[in-house]
Amino acid sequence: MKKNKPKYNQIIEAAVEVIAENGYHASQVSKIAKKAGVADGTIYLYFKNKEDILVSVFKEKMGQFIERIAESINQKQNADEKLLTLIQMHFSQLTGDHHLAIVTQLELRQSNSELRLKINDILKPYLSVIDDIIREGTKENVFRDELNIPLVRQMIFGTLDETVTNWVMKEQKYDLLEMAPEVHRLLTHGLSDK
Amino acid sequence: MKKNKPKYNQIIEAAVEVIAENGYHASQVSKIAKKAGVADGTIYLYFKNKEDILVSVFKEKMGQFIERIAESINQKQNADEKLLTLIQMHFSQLTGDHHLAIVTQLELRQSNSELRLKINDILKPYLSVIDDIIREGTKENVFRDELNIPLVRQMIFGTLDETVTNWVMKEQKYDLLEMAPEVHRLLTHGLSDK
Amino acid sequence: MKKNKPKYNQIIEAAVEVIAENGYHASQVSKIAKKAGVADGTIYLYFKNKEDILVSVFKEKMGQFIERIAESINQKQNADEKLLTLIQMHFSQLTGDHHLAIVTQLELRQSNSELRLKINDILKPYLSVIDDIIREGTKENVFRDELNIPLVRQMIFGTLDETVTNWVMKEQKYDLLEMAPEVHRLLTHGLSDK
Amino acid sequence: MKKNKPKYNQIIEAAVEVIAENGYHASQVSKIAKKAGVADGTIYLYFKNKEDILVSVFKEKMGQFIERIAESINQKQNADEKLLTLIQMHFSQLTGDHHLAIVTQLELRQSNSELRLKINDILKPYLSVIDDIIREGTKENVFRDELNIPLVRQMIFGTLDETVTNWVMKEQKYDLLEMAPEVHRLLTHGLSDK
DNA sequence: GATGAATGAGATTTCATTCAT
DNA sequence: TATGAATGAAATCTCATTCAT
Repeated sequence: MKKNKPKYNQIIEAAVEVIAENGYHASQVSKIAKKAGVADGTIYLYFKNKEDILVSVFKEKMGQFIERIAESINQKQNADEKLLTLIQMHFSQLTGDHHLAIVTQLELRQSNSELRLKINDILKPYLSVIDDIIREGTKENVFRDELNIPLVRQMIFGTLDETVTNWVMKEQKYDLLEMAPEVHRLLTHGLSDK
Repeated sequence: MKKNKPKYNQIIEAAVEVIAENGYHASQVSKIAKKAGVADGTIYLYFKNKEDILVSVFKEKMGQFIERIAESINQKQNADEKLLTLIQMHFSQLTGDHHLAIVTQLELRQSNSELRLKINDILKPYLSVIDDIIREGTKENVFRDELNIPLVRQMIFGTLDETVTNWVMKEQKYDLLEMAPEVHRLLTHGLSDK
Repeated sequence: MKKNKPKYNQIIEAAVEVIAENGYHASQVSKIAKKAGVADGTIYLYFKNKEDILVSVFKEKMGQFIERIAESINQKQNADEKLLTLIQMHFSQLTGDHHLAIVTQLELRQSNSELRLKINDILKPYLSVIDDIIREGTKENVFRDELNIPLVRQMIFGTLDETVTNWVMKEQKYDLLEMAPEVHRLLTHGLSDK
Repeated sequence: MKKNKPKYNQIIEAAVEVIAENGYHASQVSKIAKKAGVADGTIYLYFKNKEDILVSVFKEKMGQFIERIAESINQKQNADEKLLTLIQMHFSQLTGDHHLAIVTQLELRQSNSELRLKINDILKPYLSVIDDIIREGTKENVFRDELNIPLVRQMIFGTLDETVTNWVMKEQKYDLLEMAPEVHRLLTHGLSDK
């Protein structure tokens, strides 16, 4: 977060609101400017172009998102607890910010492939956090040895992402957070009865 | 697939190619018409509007996709084999049609919410197939009893979808199909070393 | 009216209906063909192009319109009675055919200048009838001597036309025909109290 | 006329010229913009859509038209002189602005019913001016007592309108203004010799 | 730094007309 | 004669971005 740039933050916050309320494609620069209380032209003093606003929104919000998750995880002692914490934090943060949930799960996906590549880059630190947990779990002999880390990470992230998206599309009508333990058990023990 | 409507199918096939090659937003109706070898106006004899082309593309292709998966599954005896077959068929079909893989994993997601709702409807039969497998596995005592079916379905679909998307974004440089057994094992047994 | 060309007349009648019901600009050739019960292409066996349909509609309908007025007038003995008759016939014929009234007063005026020139040509016989009455009235010393015939004709036609148009735009809610004597008196004696 | 909106007026004037020169249907927004010396998009900063340009043209021009007639009439002492003045002003203003004459008599009539309703609304003040003269003439015992005001108004307006339209269609080859006294005499005394 | 008026490229869709059958 | 599937030209309006003030 650029500090002491009040306009910068005003615009970021305005963008999240405008996108959540109007949808990605109906979020004109002029609408964001109006909501932020600045002139259209002012946007271009702080952002290179429209895409840069969107990337920055994601960067700022994801930055906080990941930072908080990382903090929480550091206080946990083993991989299993860390994984549960990650799931809980992932769910709780999106539960706590409805606008952000809509923007990340639905609206920002409507961007073109080029923009999505940039968004993927921003996600990388989060994916690293997941990878670290997997590696740690393996070292602790809590998780299996021969795990294919990228694949496991895709299962974890894919499951969380799909779960949140379904919850957003169902208009957030149920409690996402209380599903965390079950998701955790599914990821660690799978479907099998054994 | 509507039979004996050669123009209809020409346009569907052209749309997949054009979208895969140019991206969703650069896929003008005139480009699709040209690739299909028909006049722009002809498109509108077969489709209500541009969105209708896209929905139809997804409907036709997903229809085949799901049908083939369902057929393969029916030949398997138990839930575990069925799940593996579903994963293999999911991966092999997208491996076999690069254009379709790009369109479903990347391009069609750029559509607006209204169109995505229609796309979700089309996906429902696939999700039902997954649900059936879960229920069957539970009945056979291969899967656990207390499984939350929607959640398990979200894990399975989310994992497959994320895995395929990563593969497409890595430009399909590795063999997706050979990952099926590992994905299957992850889904059934989880990360745990037990 | 071309005789023994049933399709020709079907198309003319369909055109009047379609235009009255949908308005000039929403009257596509395909709609007229459908209402007439023929294929689109068949239209072009009987009419050169769309404009030709419209000109023909006006020609056929106006032909009858003028013919009937001329017949009625011939049975009258003097210019004053003839003028009254013309007014009555003008009003009664349009009162008796709502579709035609809408088409001539509102819809056909939306045509471009070129088409309106052709429509004006078709109106000429009607204007001649008016001119004849004026000349006869002058000869009979019922009307003034020094009358500028084109100007008088414009007053008569302009008054009738404006009166009918107002009636159509008021959705034909009052009795147009009963206004004929008053219109006649206004045209012959003017506003003056003398 | 909105003051201090130079672009607004430029566009209005350009629209009159373009419509007069090219006809209603061949008057693309881009042509009007070019003639006005602005970009296409600028049109939409001042007008809601194309129809709004046309309504505004008529509103601005008719506003002036009626205002000038009303001013001139106010300086006259009796209904008879007022009627003559109205006719003279009607003719002289259209004589003085050939483009406007073409636009009001020919081109604007090609608009669809919805637009014509708006145009009719704009005409209402003019029709009120006529009504006032009729009422005043009746009060002064210059005009007859029992006059049906709407009908008389339709005669007056219909006569003027038809006269001007004929003059425009004859390419304005004769002097319209010098016909005013004769039109006035026809309207007040009619055809009758008496 | 801040403004906001002006720019202008770009795409969907309609519908009169044709022509092979 | 009759059909109707196919054609393809053509125009409104939006909105990201600029730049003079």
